[in-house]
Amino acid sequence: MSLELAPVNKSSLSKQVADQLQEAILEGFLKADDRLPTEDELAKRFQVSRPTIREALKRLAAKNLIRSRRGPTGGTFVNHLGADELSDQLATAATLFVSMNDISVDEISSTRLQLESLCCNLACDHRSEDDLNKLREELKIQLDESTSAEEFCASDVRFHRAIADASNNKMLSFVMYTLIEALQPVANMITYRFRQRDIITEQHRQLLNAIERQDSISARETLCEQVDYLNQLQKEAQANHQRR
Amino acid sequence: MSLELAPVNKSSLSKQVADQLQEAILEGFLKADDRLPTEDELAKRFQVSRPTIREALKRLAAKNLIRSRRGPTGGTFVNHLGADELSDQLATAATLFVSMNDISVDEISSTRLQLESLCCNLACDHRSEDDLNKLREELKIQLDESTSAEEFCASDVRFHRAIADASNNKMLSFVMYTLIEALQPVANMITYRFRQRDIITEQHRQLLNAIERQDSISARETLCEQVDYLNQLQKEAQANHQRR
DNA sequence: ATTTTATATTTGTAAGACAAATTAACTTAT
DNA sequence: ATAAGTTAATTTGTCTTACAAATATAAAAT
Repeated sequence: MSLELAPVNKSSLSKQVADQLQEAILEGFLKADDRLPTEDELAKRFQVSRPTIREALKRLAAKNLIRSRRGPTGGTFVNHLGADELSDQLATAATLFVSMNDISVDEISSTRLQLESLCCNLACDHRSEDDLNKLREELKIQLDESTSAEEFCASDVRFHRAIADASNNKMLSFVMYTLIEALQPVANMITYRFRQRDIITEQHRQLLNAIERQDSISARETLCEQVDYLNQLQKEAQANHQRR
Repeated sequence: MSLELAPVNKSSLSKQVADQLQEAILEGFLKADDRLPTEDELAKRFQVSRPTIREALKRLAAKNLIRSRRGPTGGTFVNHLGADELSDQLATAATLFVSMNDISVDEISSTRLQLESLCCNLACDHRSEDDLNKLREELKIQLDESTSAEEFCASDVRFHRAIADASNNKMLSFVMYTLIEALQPVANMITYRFRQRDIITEQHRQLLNAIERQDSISARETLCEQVDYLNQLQKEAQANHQRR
């Protein structure tokens, strides 16, 4: 009869090391821009080989928690993560979630409408001149005929992000970024295939105008209009796809 | 004068490989539960060494995109990701975001209040008997005096998740999970230090009741009450901390 | 027929070497 | 003395080889 005293950790060494380091970062023992020990040093301390340490570090790098540079002043450093740095992870997570759980476009766009309405309400109250300038800048890009399709899509994303940021609620911005990214594939497809840029741009102009005037009711109306419009186009596109 | 024709990829090999594999998963070339080639095979195909392949795979493993098993029928497989599987990543992302951008508790809880109100509205309209049963089950756990503090906190999380799920909007649920996780550290601290379980539980009872009766107005009132209550406790806790 | 044993496959870990990048210190020429 | 170029040292990036551990399959023994 064995007492099974050993509480052996079942997961791989590289995962254990990664978890410990992540804990240290989350608990604040390792702060932003702190330099970790060299890989050799870590290998000694954790009593594992360097490849194992490297696998652990790559796990953290995949989460954007650390960055590495070569050379004497190089090494591995803790990242400082803002909404921007986290957005790509959120984007892939959201994209995967949407594609693997067959989320309907309706679900996404209705959720987005609700949340973006919230953002607009707050934006009308709290928008700074800075926020308005960002929106104006993007609108200018979108009005420009010479703007390429790719640039237009990118500007579209930045425009909606700027609305979220204008809410002056960082947590809400963070959440909103996820939704914007999740819907973007659809929006891009529409922009590429139908090129109805002028309609979208006009809606953006009205949105900016409403936020300038702090007219949250009109802002919401415009939002509804845009979401409806995108939904309609999306359904047409789907119908076209079926017909083939 | 060199023409610099070579568009050399600046990032590391392991990152390039990881990106390519991730692309394949996101684009649907690799579906859930598909088995990837063995590490040796991948090394041959990508013309890199096995450690490099492994570093790439660990990057994807950190994102929960793949899992690995040893043995003849083992290998590396594509994960199917639901809201649950993604929640821990969201949790760490949200936790980091909150801690590294000094997000105020007000921002989090006001955002949560708005979103959870939304969930409640939808839940009142669309809740199934299944949803109600989940809520009842958690309430029962919370009413039980013998439930430990840890179990109570876990049940609290599940209760609010169940509300999100009852909205019948998966995208909204997904977003809501993030917020619940982000606020949880605060909620836990309160529960541990003040142990006002009965008040929280009573609020949950009222919430469940309102959703049962499809009374969205009363549901919202109870939500406000709970968020206010948590905010107040949080401020008291902070004041106590200052005084020392 | 059932259990045991061997065996093959695949991921996990280790050790050592060299390459590449990058900075610091040093040397040399002006 | 100053400036530029050179060398050396440090650290991550990659490769090679080898072995360990887990696990399913097939063969062999009971």
